[in-house]
Amino acid sequence: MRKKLTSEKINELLETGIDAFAQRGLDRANINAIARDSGVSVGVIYKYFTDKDGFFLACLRHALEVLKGEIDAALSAEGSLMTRVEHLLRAIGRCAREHPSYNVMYNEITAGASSAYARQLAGEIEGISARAYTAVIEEAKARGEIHSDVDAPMLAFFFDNLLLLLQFSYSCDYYRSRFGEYCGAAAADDEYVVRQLMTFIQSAFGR
Amino acid sequence: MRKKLTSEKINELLETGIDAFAQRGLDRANINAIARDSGVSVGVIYKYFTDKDGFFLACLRHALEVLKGEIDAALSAEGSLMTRVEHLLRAIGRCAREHPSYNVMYNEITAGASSAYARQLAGEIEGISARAYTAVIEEAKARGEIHSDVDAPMLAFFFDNLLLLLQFSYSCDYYRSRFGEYCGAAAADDEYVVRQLMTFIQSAFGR
DNA sequence: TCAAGACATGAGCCACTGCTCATGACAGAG
DNA sequence: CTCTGTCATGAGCAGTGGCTCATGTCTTGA
Repeated sequence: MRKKLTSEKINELLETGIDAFAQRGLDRANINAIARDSGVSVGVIYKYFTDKDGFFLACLRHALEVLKGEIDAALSAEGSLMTRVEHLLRAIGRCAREHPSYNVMYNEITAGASSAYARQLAGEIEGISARAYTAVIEEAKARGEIHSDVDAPMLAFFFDNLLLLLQFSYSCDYYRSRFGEYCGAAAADDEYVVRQLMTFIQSAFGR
Repeated sequence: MRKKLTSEKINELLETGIDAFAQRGLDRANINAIARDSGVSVGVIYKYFTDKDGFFLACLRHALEVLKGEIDAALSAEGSLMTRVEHLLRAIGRCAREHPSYNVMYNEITAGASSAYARQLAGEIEGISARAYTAVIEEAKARGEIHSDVDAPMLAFFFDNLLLLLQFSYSCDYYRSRFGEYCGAAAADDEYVVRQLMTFIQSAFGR
């Protein structure tokens, strides 16, 4: 029988979709154009995905899972709190370089025009990081790496805020130019940024 | 002659627009509905604004100017670095309560689907804060309130990142529920959040 | 070799919405 | 009261893009 879309072809389709959604947003991205650009017909997209929203969701899920995987790997490394933080920061830089569109899509969810289900999906992933970060900080607190009168979840929240905006500042247009506005050429020096943020976080953690 | 739209009416129109754009995004917000909801005709919107994008821009400018005014007022207060920070944090809370949609619009610009000009506008406003924060920190550094081997612009950048995400965490749906996910009921206790963030920033500033 | 099933194709349908413009209401001048 | 210029009105036009389905192609089994 006529060949079904191979899973590589579907991955290519998702990748094209992610780029389109990242560049133009959910509404302005054109399904017909996505189909053309990935060399399949419009119709077949509607065979594999219920509708435009369903396709968007599949793209989002793909992006978030890759992102989450990288973060998890960095976080599960052995070592002190600050060693792990360093791994995280470098993982964030790597993701930004390798999959800039993934972060852009994530930022898009944040802003609103996407479906409630998209938010829930992002929320679930975010929830996992939230618990992981809180646990790591709680643990560091128990080991005396940070001072003991601190509210661990809130510390984790501030910490994640810094990381999240670093992610966006590497990948999303608006945040990128904002980063440049603040820091000039230094913004492009990954190594320097990592060191500066490390000392900032180290101080904030209280030791 | 027939009455022109009063400036109050135009303000009401902008306000309705801001709510619509905040709730549904630039693309999904419906000009006809906005006209209906503010009790004017579609046609008159196109008399006062060039097109949908021009109207969006006017709404955005309105929101950003109010926001910027509040920040400026807080920043120009007398006192030590941390006193000013406290004023800032409280101003952010107040804005979030009084004009939640303003912050949502700002976040929207960040995410992408809006025009290049919208970004530029937001960028200009952001640039002003950037210079102000950097100056305040530079000044505090000169006075010895923070340690002297620090990169002032980058410190200002991290600082603004924390403030920006606090703004969004007060006003934007996704960030609000993320805040709740991290901190539970504590997220709703404004006073507590301000204190926690104050000590976090104080430590990060290195003294 | 051929019938039948499985599948991709893409032209075109139609719902949606930004925007225009013909119309008429109103106010002031004479 | 009438004429004229100003302005809001909203029905409808037109462009866009999501989605469908009639059609054609390929493969398999007998």
